[in-house]
This record gives sequence, C-alpha cells and structure tokens, in this order.
Amino acid sequence: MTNDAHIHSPAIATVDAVVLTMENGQIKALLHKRPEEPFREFWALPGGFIRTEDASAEAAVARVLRDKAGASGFWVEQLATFSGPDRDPRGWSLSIAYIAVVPLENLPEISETVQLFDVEELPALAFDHARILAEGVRRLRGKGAYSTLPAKLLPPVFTLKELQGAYEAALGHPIEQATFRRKISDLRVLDELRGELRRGEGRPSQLYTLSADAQTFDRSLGGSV
Amino acid sequence: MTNDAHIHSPAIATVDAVVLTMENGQIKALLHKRPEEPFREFWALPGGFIRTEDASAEAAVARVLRDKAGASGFWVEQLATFSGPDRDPRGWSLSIAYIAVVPLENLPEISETVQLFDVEELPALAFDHARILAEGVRRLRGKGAYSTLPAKLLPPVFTLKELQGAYEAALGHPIEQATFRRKISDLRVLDELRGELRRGEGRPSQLYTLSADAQTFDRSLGGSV
DNA sequence: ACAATAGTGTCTTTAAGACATTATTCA
DNA sequence: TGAATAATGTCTTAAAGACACTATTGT
Repeated sequence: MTNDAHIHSPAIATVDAVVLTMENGQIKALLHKRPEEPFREFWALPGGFIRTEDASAEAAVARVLRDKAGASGFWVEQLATFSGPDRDPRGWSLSIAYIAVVPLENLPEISETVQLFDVEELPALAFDHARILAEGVRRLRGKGAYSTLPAKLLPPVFTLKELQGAYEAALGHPIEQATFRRKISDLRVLDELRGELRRGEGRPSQLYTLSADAQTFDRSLGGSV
Repeated sequence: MTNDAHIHSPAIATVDAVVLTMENGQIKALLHKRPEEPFREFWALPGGFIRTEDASAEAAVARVLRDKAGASGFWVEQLATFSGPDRDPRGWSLSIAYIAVVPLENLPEISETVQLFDVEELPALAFDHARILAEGVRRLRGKGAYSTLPAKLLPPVFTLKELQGAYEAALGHPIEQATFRRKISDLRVLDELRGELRRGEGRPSQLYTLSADAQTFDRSLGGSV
C-alpha cells in the first residue's frame, strides 16, 4: 500500500448480502425487485452503497439489511469481494459480498418487491448477483458439513428432527438419523431445555438451543456430496 | 445495490497480498519497508491502489506482485476485505487482501527494503497489516489440512520428505510418516517422475510433481491442532 | 558391515454408515 | 391396542495414529 503517481480508485463501492433461510425444508434466498436503473425490475440481492459514515463494511451491510430487507437477528459473514469494469454499467465497481443466515420468522412479510426464491429456481438477477448468490449457497453447503451454521436457519429453540432437517437442506442430501444424533451429541454444541417438549402427533420431542454461537468442528456431519 | 440519494464512497481502495513461502522448514512472509508516509519505514504487505485500468482486483494484485515484489509463479486466492475509517490515516479505506503461496526460488533477492520474516516473529507492521497477515497464515493452516496448498510452497519437483515438511510447516505440527504417505498415495494427487531420483546421504528418494493444480479433498492430512 | 535415509506392513483406535430395535405419546 | 413419531443399540466398514520393520544407497 504505497502512494502511486496516478490514482484512479473505483467510484462505486457497495455491499451486497446473500440472505438465506429455510422454508418447507428448502433453502431460499431473499431478493428484492429493483425500482430503478440500472437493471430496473430485475431481482437483486439486498445491498447498497458504502457510506463514509459507516464504521466498516460490516456496519454498512447491517444497516442495509435493517433498512432495506427489514431483517434482524441474523448471523453474517463476509463471502468475497467482486470487482471489475463490467459488472455495473455505470463503471468500475466493487462489491463486498456477505452471507446472512436467518430464521424464517425474522424476515419481513413478502410483498410485490421482496420475495423468497428457492435457490435452485432463481429468476434472472441484476449485475453479477447470480454468481454472488451461488457463492453464498456454496459457503452454506461447505460450512454445513463441519459447523453449526445450519442451525442458524432455525429459530433459537428447535428439536433434533428440525435440526437434522436444517442440515439436510443445507447439505442437499439426507442424513442417517442415528449417525446425526450421535455426532451432534458427541460434539456437545446443544443445550437440552430440560422438561421442555414439543408435542405433535407421536411421541413428544425434546427441545434444544445452541449452546454457543456458530461453531466449527473437525468431525463431518453427513458426509460428502 | 440501488441508487442512494447521497453517495460518499470510500476514496481509498487497495489490494494487499500476504506472500507466504517456506525457508528452513518455516513459513515466512514477504514484507517491504515503506519508503513514504503514512507509516514510513514500517514493514508492510506488498500492495497498491486499484486502478480503473485493472480488469479486476485479481488483476490488480497480479500487477502489484509483479511490479513491487518481483514475484512470479504464485498461487493466489482472495482472503477477505478489510475496511473502515481508521485503518488508513488518510481517510476511509478499503483493502482487498489476498494470500499468495510461492516457492522460495520464485521470490526476488532480499534487500534492505524487501525481506522475509518468520510469521512467528514479525516486526511492527503498517496499517492493519498484522491482522491481515494473521488471517493469511490462518488460511494456509486451515487449507493445509485438506488440500494440496502446502505443495505450492515447494518448487514443482519435490520428494515425499520435502512435501511432508511443507505440510508440517503449514500445519505447525509433525505428521506421522507412514500415515502421511498412505494418505497422499490414496489421494492420487501426485505424479511419480519415473526414474528420477534425488541423491543425498542415504537411499535416494523418488521425485514427484503435483498431478493437477491445488486440489481440495475430504480426508485430513495430519489431524487437528 | 554399518550408518543414513527412504519406504512399507500391520495392529489398534476412532468414527462414520446402515439398519434394527425400543420408547413414549395420542386417538 | 395400534399408529405415529422420538430416540437408542449394535454391527460393519473406512480411515487415522503409532510403531516396528524392510529397502537401498554411500563410506
């Protein structure tokens, strides 16, 4: 990082977020319909310009998610930065992309301009947002195998069955019930809510919470692709 | 990514690279002494401003590594983007950080202003470069356990002993010889250079090359920390 | 022959996958 | 009592760790 004789820094610096949740056992992404050019009427990731009053890009993405997507209570992590002269018709641009994993209940009502899409059946997206979204899904799939990230798709209190469903949706394939439970149990990442049960059609099931924030571990949950 | 009423995009956008190699069985980072303010005389990561003539940030970092560090033949991957109002005294800034893994022989001669430092014994660094460098080392350690990335620390032709040394340096702990060889063999990521041997004090050893570019695999090489 | 380094065999332990079995509730 | 779902037991297989052993060179 040195002073150069001729500096032409990019004029456009934004943050964009891949907001993922689970609905009906499937991973869905939150998109909004752009009201303005460029890419007017195209679906796009929630995002916005970085402002000098933001304390960091992380702060900018938190602001954008709150203001534009009405989302709260999410886990967020930086994905990658996408840049180049062609990704925005207005000129050389740079977007710091984030992934946010949110329980469905923390997302705003769907509307004409804000909707959830199955990540396997996406509409045409603005800018290079299709690529960014694919990278976000890739991250969830990758981290799903060895972290508690998929649990962030669920509300804070859940059953083991629900947790297994979140892992299956994140990983994209079924997991053996006994194997899953043995591993989750050995890892000691859950707190059992003693005495609290969820009642349904059959035997009631024990409720749990995550014992700590998103954790990573060595053992794989549910094998490779 | 929408048009906002008031745009104050950051004025300073740079790329910085954590250039890692192996010397005497240890991981070293290439640093240069800054000739100008800010942080004049401080050691810093090789880096520079992004220019609008760069095709992307990846192109910018390739240009910077070629021009400033004289490095070539490196493997490079994006690490993360660091941003905020305080990391550069000149104002709100943003740096897209990369990790580059290079064989020692591809680096330029050391000099007064360009030197290699053991990543465990670093001098005071400019800006937030200490944090960026730590993140780069973290990435190498993390990927070391399940990819061929440590092989990029070596010249294209190497013995199994040398490869094991690269993994041990990257991971930071010794690996069982038999286990290492069994796994590397099972993974089929090396090409044996039939008939080519390296002669030393004892029995000559077989030479190998990577059969393909950096690969990722499920099996761990050398366990956890 | 022996020192030095390269390379292999094999036993034990750990953990994943598959699948059968038991447990607890409600109608 | 039986349907439904939750939870566990156990056998098999794969792979990692430890460590002893064999192989091939130079002196």
